[in-house]
Amino acid sequence: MLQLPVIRQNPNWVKERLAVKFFTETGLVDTILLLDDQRKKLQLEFDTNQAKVNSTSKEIGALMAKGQREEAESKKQEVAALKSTLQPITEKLGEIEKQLQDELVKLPNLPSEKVPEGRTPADNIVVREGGVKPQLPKEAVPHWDLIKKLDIVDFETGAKITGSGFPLYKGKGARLQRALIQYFLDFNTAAGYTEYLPPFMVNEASAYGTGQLPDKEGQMYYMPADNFYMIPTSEVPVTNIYRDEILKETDLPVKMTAYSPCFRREAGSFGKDVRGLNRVHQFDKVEIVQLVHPDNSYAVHEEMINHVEKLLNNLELPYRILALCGGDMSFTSALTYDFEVYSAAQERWLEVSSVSNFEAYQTNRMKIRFKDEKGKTQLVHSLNGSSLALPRIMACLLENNQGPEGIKLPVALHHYFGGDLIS
RNA sequence: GGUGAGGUGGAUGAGUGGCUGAAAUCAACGGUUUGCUAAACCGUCGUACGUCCUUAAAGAUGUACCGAGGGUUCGAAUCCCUCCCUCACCGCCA
Repeated sequence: MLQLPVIRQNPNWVKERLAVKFFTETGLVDTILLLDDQRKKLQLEFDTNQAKVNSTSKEIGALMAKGQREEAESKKQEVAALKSTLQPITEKLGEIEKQLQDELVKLPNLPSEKVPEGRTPADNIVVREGGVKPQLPKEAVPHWDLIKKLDIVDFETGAKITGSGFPLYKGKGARLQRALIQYFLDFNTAAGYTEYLPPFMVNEASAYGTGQLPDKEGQMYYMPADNFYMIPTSEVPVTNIYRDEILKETDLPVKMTAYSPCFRREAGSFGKDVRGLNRVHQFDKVEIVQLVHPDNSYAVHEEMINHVEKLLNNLELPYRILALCGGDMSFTSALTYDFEVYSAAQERWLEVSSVSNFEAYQTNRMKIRFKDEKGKTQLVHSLNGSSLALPRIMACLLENNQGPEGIKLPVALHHYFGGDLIS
C-alpha cells in the first residue's frame, strides 16, 4: 500500500509513475485525496465533540462526589445532546475511513526509476546472460519424456491422488528434490540468512499483508472451514513474521530464508506452458526475504541478485537475468529482476526466480517499522527472491545434462544427492 | 472437542467504574561519576490519526487504542455478550 503522505505531497508524480505500469485508473489518486480531506475534517469535528463529552463527564463525576445531583443531571443531558450529534459523525467517519482504505489498496506500487519502459514480456530487458547452452544430440528429449523413462516423476498417479498439476516425485526424483532444497538452504544460511520453516497455511491478515489479498485472491487455495489460505510462496508467512513490529535500527538487515511447498491455482494457464514440470499447482521453493533500511534497499537488491546468480552458476545452468518492464511487473513490486534458465530440449527460457524490491509497499500494509537514529519511526523496505523454485530447475538439469548413461548432475549437488548420475 | 484459568507498554507485573495512557521493577537509550569495567546516581523511555505553532526540526494540544468486535453507563483496562489466542487438565491422535 502506498503511503498517504507520498500521494498527498506529489499526486501528479504518483500518476506519472503509475502510467509506467499502465495503470490507467489515475482518478483513484484524486478520489483518495478527496477522501483523505473529508476524513480529516470529520475527525476534527469528532475530536472536538468527543473532547467536550469527556470533559463534561469528568465534571459530572466531580458534582456527584459533592452531592450536587441536580447539576449532575443537567450535565448528563448536555452529554446526551452532544452524543446524538456525535453519532452521525462517527458513522460517516467510519465509512470514509473504510472507503479510503479500499481505494488505497487498489493502487499498485510505484515502479522505481530503473524500471524499463514497456508493456509486455517482450519489452523486458536482458541485463546479462551466463552459463553455456549445451549442444544436445538429435535424440535429446524434453524432461517430460525423461522423467517417464527414468521413472522419477509420476504425473498420472499425482492426478489420481489429487488432480492434474500435483506431481508425485519418486525414487531419485524425490531424492533430487530433497538434495536441491538442502543445498539451497545451506547456500542461503552460509550467506547469513536465518532459516525458517513456516506454516504452509496463513490467515487472512497475513495474505493481505504481503498483497496476495485482495489482488490475487483467485490464485490461492482457500480453506473456508477455517478461513485459511494455502501459501503460494513462503514469502507470505516469512514476511509476516515481523508484521506490526517496530525494529531497532541495529536489527537491520533482517535476512530470512525458508523452504516451503507452494500452492497455486494457476487459473487460466494452458498449452505448452503447463507441460510437464513447467507449471504445476504444487511445487517446492526456497525463498530469501530481507527487511532493510530504506537507504539500502537497492544495494541489497543487487546483492540478492548476485546471490541467486551464484547459485545458478554453481548449478552450471545457462541463465539470463531480465529487468521487468513496467507493464510486466507485479502489482506490489517497485523493481523486479527475473532469472530464467535455458531449457535446452524445449529450446525455451523458464523462469526460476524473481527478485523484487517492494520498498515500503508491503511494510506499509504490515506496519513493519524501525526507529532511526533520531528516534523517528519509519517503514523498513522489504525484498524477496526465489533461491530457487525447484521444478523448472529440475526440468533444465534433466534436459541439459542428458546423455547415453543418464543425467549427469553438477558437482555442487554430488554431495547432497549422494551421487553424480541419475540413470 | 470438553473443562478451568488467563490475555495490560520491549519484558515482568499492579490496576474491579471517574484522580490510569496506565504504578513498580527490569531491560534499553542519554548523561554524571570512574584509569577501564562494574556499581551508584540523574534523565529519557507506547502507537496512530488530527489541530495549533514553526521554513523545518522541536514544542503545545485533542482524540483513539490495555487480544478483536459489539453492548451497558454521564463516564470502561475495570461490568456484560460474541469471537480469537495462550496456558493447564481431560478426550482424541501423527
